[in-house]
Amino acid sequence: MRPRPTIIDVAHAAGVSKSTVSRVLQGDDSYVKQETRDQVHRAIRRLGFERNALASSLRTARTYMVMLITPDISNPFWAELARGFQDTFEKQNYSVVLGNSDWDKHRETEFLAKARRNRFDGIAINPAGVNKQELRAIHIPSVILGVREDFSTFDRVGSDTYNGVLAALEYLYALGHRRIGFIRGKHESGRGYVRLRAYQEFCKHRGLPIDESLIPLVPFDLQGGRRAMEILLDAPRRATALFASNDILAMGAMQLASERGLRIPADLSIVGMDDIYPAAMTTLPLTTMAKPKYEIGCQAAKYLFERIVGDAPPNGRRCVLPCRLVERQSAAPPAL
Amino acid sequence: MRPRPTIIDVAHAAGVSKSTVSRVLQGDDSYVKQETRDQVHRAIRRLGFERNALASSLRTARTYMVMLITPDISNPFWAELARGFQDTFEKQNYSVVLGNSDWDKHRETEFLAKARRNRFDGIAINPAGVNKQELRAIHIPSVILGVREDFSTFDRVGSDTYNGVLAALEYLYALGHRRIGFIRGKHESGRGYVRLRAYQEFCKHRGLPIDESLIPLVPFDLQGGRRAMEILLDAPRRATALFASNDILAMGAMQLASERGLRIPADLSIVGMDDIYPAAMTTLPLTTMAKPKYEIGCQAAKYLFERIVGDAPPNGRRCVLPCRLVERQSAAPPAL
DNA sequence: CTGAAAGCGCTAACAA
DNA sequence: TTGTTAGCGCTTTCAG
Repeated sequence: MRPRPTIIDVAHAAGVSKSTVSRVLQGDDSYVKQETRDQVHRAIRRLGFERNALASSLRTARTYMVMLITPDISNPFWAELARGFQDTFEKQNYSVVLGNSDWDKHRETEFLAKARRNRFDGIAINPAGVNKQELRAIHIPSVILGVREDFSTFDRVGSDTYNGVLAALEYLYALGHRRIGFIRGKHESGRGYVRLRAYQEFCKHRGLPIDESLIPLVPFDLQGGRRAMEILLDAPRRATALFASNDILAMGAMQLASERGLRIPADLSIVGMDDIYPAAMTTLPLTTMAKPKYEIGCQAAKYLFERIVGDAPPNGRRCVLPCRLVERQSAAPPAL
Repeated sequence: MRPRPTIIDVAHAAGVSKSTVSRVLQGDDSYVKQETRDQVHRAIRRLGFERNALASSLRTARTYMVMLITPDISNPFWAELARGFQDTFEKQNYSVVLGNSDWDKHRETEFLAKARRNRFDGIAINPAGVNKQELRAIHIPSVILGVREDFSTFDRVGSDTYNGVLAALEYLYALGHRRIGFIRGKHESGRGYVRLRAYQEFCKHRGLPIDESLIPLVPFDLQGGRRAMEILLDAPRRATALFASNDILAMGAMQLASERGLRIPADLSIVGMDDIYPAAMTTLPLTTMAKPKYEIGCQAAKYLFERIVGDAPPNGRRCVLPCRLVERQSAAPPAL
């Protein structure tokens, strides 16, 4: 394999200077005579020249690379968001490097350092441990995945969880349910408890009592969902419907409920949240409040891109995308 | 934000030449007096110097970046494989750029071109459209995801699908099933039909007749699974058990079966393949022949890394990881 | 053990 | 419209 041709080889072959080659490489408006341009293009083709992005980046300080830091790409929620992000940046000819933080600040920090060393043009991150100052200190245009109030000076894009939960609850209410359980996810701690607040607001608004035995707090996983369902089943007065803070919890609950012989939705309605990939594949497809994962990825990419090219306002922007109810089959009116 | 300090700034601050700084930057054995080394380190810390990976790469022709091209990261199968791949390369301080080919040759080719332009050190790919020659022509160390005989000169890592299918079928047989359906996925076309071959071999070996009405051919998606189940239900003599070419097909089949009132596994046993993320979350957890997705990613990364550092044999290696039966609850002995 | 000097391949003033 | 000339920040001989 002979050494790859450089811009100089092309210049020679085309009988021009390397600046001229560089100019046509940059395409568009660069003032180069049509004839010269064609000559250069021919030479490029003939030699099979490919511009060395490294050299170019070193000179221009633009790498056309961005880093996307999420907790875990093997989690379908993040995978879908990542897909939206990538698809959008791909159109601008950017490459995206993925980092899985595993909710670990140390790992996250490593990725940020890497982004700096490699002079990435931008960063999209769902902050696990770093704070606003630390991210600021990276000095790379960034966008926050999720509406985190503690990152208010950054562009942020997330979904309207609060109203999503409210709407899910109202949906159940409209179906006729008056005793509605709520599975809380433990991981939510620290930041907000938006879902719980929405639940409380809903109960208050509808004049429903808040029964502690109906709002189990469990880890955000399948086991958590199962455990929550056990608790709910033991409640002195059982709920007729149930909202789970995410689909995984909902699926766990569904599993246990049907093992215990409950029929869904006849005996118990269940509504999840997120609409992750598996939600449509349960034996009884799950009704859920979908989060616009892919769209969040797209919007985050747009914000970040604008910031990179300097086409964004100085202040952090905030984009809250609406959730959307996906009616499948796990929710129905209560039995009489 | 002042300009970032360069190796020269460090050199000045430490009172040495930039060559020396470069030497200590490269760590290890480089012959630099301990005292000088410390001096440099102090200067580095003091100035907050971070080596510019671009400049370094331009000079050394090593980027510490690899590209991973899979059909779709939002598909849990690939997401898990990607995770294994990333985790492994991360330990070597590499970054991985993801490309989603969407089974499209054009997109795939674009990613390969990008890998060349950016002088990536390696490529891992599940080839959608490119062939051996085309990939060869990229001249970047590569590893093939999947045991593709048409890429025999490359390192390849995949799973033992043939024996996996056989084992799944034998499992059903051992449970007592003698009439076993088989859902074929249409996408498999072109390359091999390994699964079908395994089915045929199994039937032959066990002296079971091959009943065309029991081996529907459908698209590789949820709808396909449902459709297949419809066909199976219409069969003159129904199967008591069913192997689906992948979990999605199995889940679709399960959905339709239970809508039709069949009880699983009492009336029908179902075994899937892959063990993707959602398989454990169906209302009745799916028994499935797991493919070592994460491990494939890890092994592919290892092969690729060895190839990159020149620590691999000249000929393409081939690693076929075994599948593993995950017994959950969708399969049981047939009703009498 | 350390420094000087020559690039890696490209871009961007500045001239022409 | 094109060429000349300096670098971008780092690594790597080659001397010393």
